[in-house]
Amino acid sequence: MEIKKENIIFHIDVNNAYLSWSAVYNIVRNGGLDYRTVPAIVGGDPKTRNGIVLAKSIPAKKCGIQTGEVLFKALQKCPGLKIIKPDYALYMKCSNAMIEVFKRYTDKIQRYSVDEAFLDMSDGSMTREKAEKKAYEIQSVIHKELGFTVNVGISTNKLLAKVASDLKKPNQVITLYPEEIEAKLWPLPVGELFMVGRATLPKLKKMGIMTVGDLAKTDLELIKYRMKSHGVMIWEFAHGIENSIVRGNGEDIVKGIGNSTTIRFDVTDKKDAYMVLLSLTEMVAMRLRHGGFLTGLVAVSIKSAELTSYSHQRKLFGHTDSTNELYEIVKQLFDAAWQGEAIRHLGVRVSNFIPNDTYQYTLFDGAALEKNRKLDKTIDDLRVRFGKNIIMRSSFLHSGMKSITGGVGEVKDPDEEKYPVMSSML
DNA sequence: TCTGGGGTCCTAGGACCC
DNA sequence: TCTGGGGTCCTAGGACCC
Repeated sequence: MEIKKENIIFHIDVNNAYLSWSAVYNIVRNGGLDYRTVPAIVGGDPKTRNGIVLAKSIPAKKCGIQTGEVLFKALQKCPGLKIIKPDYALYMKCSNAMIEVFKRYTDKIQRYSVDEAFLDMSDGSMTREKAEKKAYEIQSVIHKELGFTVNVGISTNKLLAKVASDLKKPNQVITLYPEEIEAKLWPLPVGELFMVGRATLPKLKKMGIMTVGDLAKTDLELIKYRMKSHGVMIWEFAHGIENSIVRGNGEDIVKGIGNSTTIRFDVTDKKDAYMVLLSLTEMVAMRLRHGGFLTGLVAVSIKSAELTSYSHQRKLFGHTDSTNELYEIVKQLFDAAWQGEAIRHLGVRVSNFIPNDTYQYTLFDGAALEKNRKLDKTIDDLRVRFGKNIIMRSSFLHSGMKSITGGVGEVKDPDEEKYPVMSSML
């Protein structure tokens, strides 16, 4: 008789990622303070209007500081607060180092975000007992080698593993197997369920649904009627039903690429808006080429000084990865969309990709196309070798604006320090 | 509570075709 | 010419995640 093996899935997430990583770096690199032990936050720069709390230490939390709060308010609550600038390059390195550790245990790893990953630990002979031992081992290896703590949630699917890892913090290994759902999942406030957010919560409350258990016991047809497919999904989640696979390397396809920025000042002049859009387009186009894609859809988004947002998008007749072509379209979209009010924030986003090996350029033809391609390639190569600021368009000279804007570009920043590989620390 | 930046997916409504 | 209905594509915006 055949015995059906159950899947064993881990969800691993870094405790207080940004703050922990900055703290470990400060200890190892500067022999400095452990920010985790004092009231400290990771936050932006109020002067450039990016001043919000991204992460907080436990002592900072005790002062009543909340993630997402403006810095100025956080300082009022805790005058001695240590404010640390976010260092995304460092965070990416720490994240990569963690993934390298995971690879010693399985090759089925899905990176869910910079500080979270799913591991499929099923290997035909994996048992719950063995899995738990592995979880503790991974946790201790990461702490010894990289200096920070993680939570490990264990279950038979990704949803339950993710919920499990969130049940208690920090530095925990927690199981949430199907037979534990009633005891561990159902008592939770329904707002803590994955995919129940700001808009869904009030709808559920109106129906008298307060806990995950309440949702689970509600008639599916009623939920479906009121909340469509999203309702069905969260109802299934409340029962622990979820069966997506852990998508490994290469199986996680990029659907879109975008960059956006809050501008240091309110933009009222079209020329200034164009310059910001160009610097965003430079980054988006570079990432697009880096990924080997051509885009078929371009979107521009605008957030006014009064915080109302809107966007304008257009499907292209063909596909492109050319900075110049994209910029022309971006300008047109902006012109069509902009209502003339003061602008706080601008974004450029591309999607509907095809691989660039198919070579279906149709917007420009012949010589112009080849010229554009060569230019883009030359600039990309220079930026990869010498950093993203090695070359800029003349229009940015003395403009006080960045010639290329946005993150997630895999290109060096020349101002960036060289970070040591994090190993054998603490 | 109105503050960042990077994503994915879903839905409503209009345009257009048969 | 008007009315009906079904289907698909496209855009705008909402909702959710980290």
